[in-house]
Amino acid sequence: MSSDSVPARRTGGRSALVIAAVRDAVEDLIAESGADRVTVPAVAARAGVSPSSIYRRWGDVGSLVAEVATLRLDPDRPLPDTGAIDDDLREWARELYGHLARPTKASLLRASAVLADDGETNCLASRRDEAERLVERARALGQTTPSVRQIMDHLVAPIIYRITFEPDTVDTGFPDTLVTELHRITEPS
Amino acid sequence: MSSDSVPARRTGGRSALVIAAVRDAVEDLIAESGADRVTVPAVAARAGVSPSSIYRRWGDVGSLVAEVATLRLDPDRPLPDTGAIDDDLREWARELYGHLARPTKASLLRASAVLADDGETNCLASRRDEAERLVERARALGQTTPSVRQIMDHLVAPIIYRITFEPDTVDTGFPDTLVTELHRITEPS
DNA sequence: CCCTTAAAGCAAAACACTGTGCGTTAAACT
DNA sequence: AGTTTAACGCACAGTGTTTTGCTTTAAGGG
Repeated sequence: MSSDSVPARRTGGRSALVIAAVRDAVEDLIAESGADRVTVPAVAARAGVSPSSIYRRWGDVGSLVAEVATLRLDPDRPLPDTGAIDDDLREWARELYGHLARPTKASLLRASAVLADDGETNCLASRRDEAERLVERARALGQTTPSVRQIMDHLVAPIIYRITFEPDTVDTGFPDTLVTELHRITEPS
Repeated sequence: MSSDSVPARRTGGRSALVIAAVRDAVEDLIAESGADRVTVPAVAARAGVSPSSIYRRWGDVGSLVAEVATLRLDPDRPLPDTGAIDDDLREWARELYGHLARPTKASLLRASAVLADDGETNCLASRRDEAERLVERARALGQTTPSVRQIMDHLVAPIIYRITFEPDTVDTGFPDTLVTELHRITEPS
């Protein structure tokens, strides 16, 4: 027995299966019936898991949904690196839109809006980080770039806004248009 | 007794008082503890009303919150009319931001994001209508204007995005900056 | 002023969610 | 292999939410 109290987590096997099943169930249920109808018993049933396991691990639905949102809304691809900021942004915007426009992700996004009420959510913080990296890299190469704020306001915001509040508007060319318009803001001819 | 069945609503007196009290209670509770903690019993208690009255009139929390959101997020001022589209937009954007940035309205906005999952919400539809009216009026006067889409993407979207997902960013000059940038998109010098 | 009846209140039952004690399973480490 | 114990499942208790039948109140109309 060790005198110090380091809990020693359990990361594999059954526990891992339970965690994965629960997270998938949350995603499914949110996509199916909206975030407001996701309850612990429902998730447990769908995941084939005991409700008490969920309560003990996550505490309540809020934390669970928050965790799934931050995990699943995160980018899963490396940053584009074409050498030109405009092309990088175009590809980046396409990826962002394509990623979040899927109904399941859109529902998660809306769910995390409510969670933004109680302090921190930041399911989109990593997107801002990415924008910062893109800008810094291009500036180091001497390119003229929009500011991070401008990228957030005129590229990210419209994309998120449409997905969140006007899901019907499906338009593949949309991100490209935004990048073009952002370009006009940055350097008028 | 009449052969026809026209229900004959009751609009005044006690019913009106109950409705008003319930709506106020919803707004208060959402502002206080977030949309996910608004329950029918809580609203009933705060409003000094019987829970069953709420269930019978509104059915469930969702419908109730949706109703309050559409009512309270609507603009309550006449459209600006300065004669120049840029000034109109500037004033309009300031009003929009000032109106929705208040914590109570912001919480309502986030709540209605979740409700957008199940079909229609459109608590912002009237804002789009307003933008349309502004544009049409200015065009009738021969002015060059941004399109309604551009107004939604580069003016409304950033404002809503910030309020919804990044509430900490308080910046009074923000709407003005956006209008200036929108102007650069529309007509480059 | 009185009648009709929509809508509110009350009370209790039905249902759903949350939390805890306890025995069991199996992950991590030797 | 064997030991330890984190994490799971089960069952049940406590609490909160939703529904319903019935009674009471008062809005709207003659």
